Amino acid sequence: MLTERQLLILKVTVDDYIQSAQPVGSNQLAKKPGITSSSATIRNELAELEGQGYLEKTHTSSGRIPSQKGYRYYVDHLLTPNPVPQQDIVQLRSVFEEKVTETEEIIKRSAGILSELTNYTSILLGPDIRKHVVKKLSIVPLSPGMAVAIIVTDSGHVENRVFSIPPDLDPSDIEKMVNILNERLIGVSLHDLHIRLEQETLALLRQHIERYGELFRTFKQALLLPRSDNVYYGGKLNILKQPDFHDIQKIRELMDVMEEGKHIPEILPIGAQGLQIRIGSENALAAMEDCSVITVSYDIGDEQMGSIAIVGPKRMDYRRIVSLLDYVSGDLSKELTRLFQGK
Amino acid sequence: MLTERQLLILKVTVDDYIQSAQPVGSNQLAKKPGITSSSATIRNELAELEGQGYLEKTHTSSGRIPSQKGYRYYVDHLLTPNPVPQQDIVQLRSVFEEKVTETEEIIKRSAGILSELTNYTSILLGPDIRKHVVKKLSIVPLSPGMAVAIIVTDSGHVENRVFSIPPDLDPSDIEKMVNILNERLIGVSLHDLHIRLEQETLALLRQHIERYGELFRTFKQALLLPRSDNVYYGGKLNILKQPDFHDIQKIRELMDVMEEGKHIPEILPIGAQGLQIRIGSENALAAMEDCSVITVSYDIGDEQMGSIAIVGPKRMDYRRIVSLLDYVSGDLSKELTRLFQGK
DNA sequence: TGTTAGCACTCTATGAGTTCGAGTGCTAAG
DNA sequence: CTTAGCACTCGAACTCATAGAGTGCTAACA
Repeated sequence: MLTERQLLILKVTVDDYIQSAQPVGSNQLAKKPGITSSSATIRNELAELEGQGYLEKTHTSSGRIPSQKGYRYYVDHLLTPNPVPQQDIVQLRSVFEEKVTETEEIIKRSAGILSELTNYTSILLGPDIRKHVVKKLSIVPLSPGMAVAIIVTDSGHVENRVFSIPPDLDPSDIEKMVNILNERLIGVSLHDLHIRLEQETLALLRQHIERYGELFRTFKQALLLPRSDNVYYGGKLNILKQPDFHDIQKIRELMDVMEEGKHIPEILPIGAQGLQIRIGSENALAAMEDCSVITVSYDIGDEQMGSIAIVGPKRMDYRRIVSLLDYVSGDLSKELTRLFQGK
Repeated sequence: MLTERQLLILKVTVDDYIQSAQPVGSNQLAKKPGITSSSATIRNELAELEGQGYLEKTHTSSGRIPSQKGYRYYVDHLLTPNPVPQQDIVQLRSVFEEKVTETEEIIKRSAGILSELTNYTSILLGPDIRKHVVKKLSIVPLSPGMAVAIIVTDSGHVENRVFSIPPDLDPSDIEKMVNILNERLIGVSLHDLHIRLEQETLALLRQHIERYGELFRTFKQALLLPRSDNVYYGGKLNILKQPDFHDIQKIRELMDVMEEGKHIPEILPIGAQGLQIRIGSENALAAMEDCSVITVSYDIGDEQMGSIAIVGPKRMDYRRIVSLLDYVSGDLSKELTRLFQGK
């Protein structure tokens, strides 16, 4: 469909546009190393590439910019991965140097470094905490009417909620309840927690605790309240650095989408394996039609843990980002597996 | 120093400019209700006000805008507080309607509502967690080499850190350690925690636990790691809504300052009582020289808890914000005191 | 003496007209 | 098939003129 020369020209055009953000003309292309034809020949080829929908013009007599289809072809067929520079690796690995052993912290920092390195926005999606398994439950009374419930999971994640208790409750009742809960619920995933709570422990509680009703009701309620999930952003403000985003209205929409964690399922292809690239309108959200999102998944052992994404303009440096994400994904999988291999 | 009429004109000018964001001319002013003089007279007065430094011109033949001094005089002498509209009150109070009993959650939500109501950015500073007092300490082993330390404070705040432990540690040693820690450290403020840890418990631990050294070292280290303090932002993106901020560079600086919690001491007059207004360059940070910050403190019982701030353009609706913050401060103090009166 | 009408003046914002340059498409020659 | 040449197009930058809002000043008026 496309000749060798057309492929070359397409590649160089996209590369140049990614670098310069300016429409690329035939004269510029003719000067590039690796291109031997004259500008006139290139013009013919450009016209052909435009005819086939790989390139576009911004106005009748402008240079060409890649179309959505052009970018797509570029990332699918023309992308030659280049190795991640040593200094990037050093920075990325600094996350593991320190004595930080909390998954959340590691992920959060990785997000920061990635955005710093790329000047784009990064989104790191942590493991689904609902899969985590209860390691220990406890209830700490605070004042006569209040207590805090704490759940520790096997991954070291700690969930806590304040809830109200009957003011004149016998402290030993709480102790009993905690014992029952721990006996029954250790090893249960957070996802199943409320079902098991209802099914198994309710009867036991009724049996042993006088005023189980009031206590249980608010406790259950506290555990059900959804909590912020584990999404971490790095460099949200990098959007403002991109010359591609100058319309303040667009920026607002875009940041709005990111601000509230709601739209994660639409931004990231959750569950997808390996590396995914979504260009422009391939994104589900209208606010992101001028963006590209590159995503990789990472995992601990055999289990998929989460995703890493970089959000940038369509004109993003695909080559660099792809290599970088590839590296980070592997590294994170390896290191986290090592940390939690006992799991 | 200023005549009655000049005061009136200054007030109306500032009001109009706050509302319209456009320089105010003598003809516009003459049409305002409450103003009886002709535009020519007003021109004289405007010239006088400009001479005294309360007003400025953007160019030789433009209308007037308030100067920093003008705003200052306005908020100090011309501001007539108006009651908070019922519907705002309803929205603000919705925070307490739900069964949310966590201070943090209440504060966080208040920040959200405030920014929604005002279209400005809100910053809510929670109580200094270092003043909180340890209610309970526990250590939960996760895997052979790791454990998580949990500290519950009297306010229901839960701090947790993962730390490494000797892989072959006797579980009973951990239990002993937790017992000693709880015996010695309950009632100690987080601020004093590490001192007391060193002074009182170290000797005891040495006495009772064989391998206290390794265990203690990483445990202490984990507790020392600083954690995000309790600052909550509402509507960071509202900055992008303000027509006063059109320079993308300025916006970036401003958001940068807010993104990292570092600059809180410079943004908010911490420790100040009552309502504070900082206009333009009265702010410590260069990035905020075009902003005004209105702050109030709130407290629980007699103890000062934190601050609430609204950040907007210099041309912000001082009247409305002052009333609003005044209300929120009182309301929050009242409700939080009620919640924690047992404290 | 304070107020006001009138008027010349200033400055910005807007839009039309020009020029410049980069780039194209087409044609004809190699 | 490739390339040189050329007419043409269009945006960006610049100039120029105009309209309009606003000022400051002066002189008349109450």
